[in-house]
Amino acid sequence: MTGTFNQRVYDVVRAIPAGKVATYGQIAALAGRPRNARFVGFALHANPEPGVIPCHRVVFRDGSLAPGFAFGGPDAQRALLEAEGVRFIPPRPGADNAGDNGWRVDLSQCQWDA
DNA sequence: CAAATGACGAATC
DNA sequence: AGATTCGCCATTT
Repeated sequence: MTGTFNQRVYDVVRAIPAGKVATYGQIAALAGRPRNARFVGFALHANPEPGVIPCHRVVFRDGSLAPGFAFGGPDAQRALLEAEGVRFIPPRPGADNAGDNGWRVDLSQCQWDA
């Protein structure tokens, strides 16, 4: 425990229950820095403890995931979240695909209720 | 040792 | 209402 904001981010992400997802901004707010969603992303990218920090449960405010996901691809993340019970919204004609294949997490139902 | 970079989100003009 | 700018920390080279 280095006692840094970054370390606190890992703790918050690790606390996300299976079947739920949290947004970068939400984690940043829980960590005490509501305007630091950037560093939350960097913190997870650093991912000093792979397998311990469920980065796949952290998604954008839009419900899409980060471009360049490190678990094996956005498809892998969708499978992981879907396996945990997270509901996904399929790409719909008219909606812009963001980051992903167009698949986004239904934050309305599965956003982590801290 | 110092500088640059890095998965975003909200506030403001 | 939309577009743009700012914010802020740690890690790495």
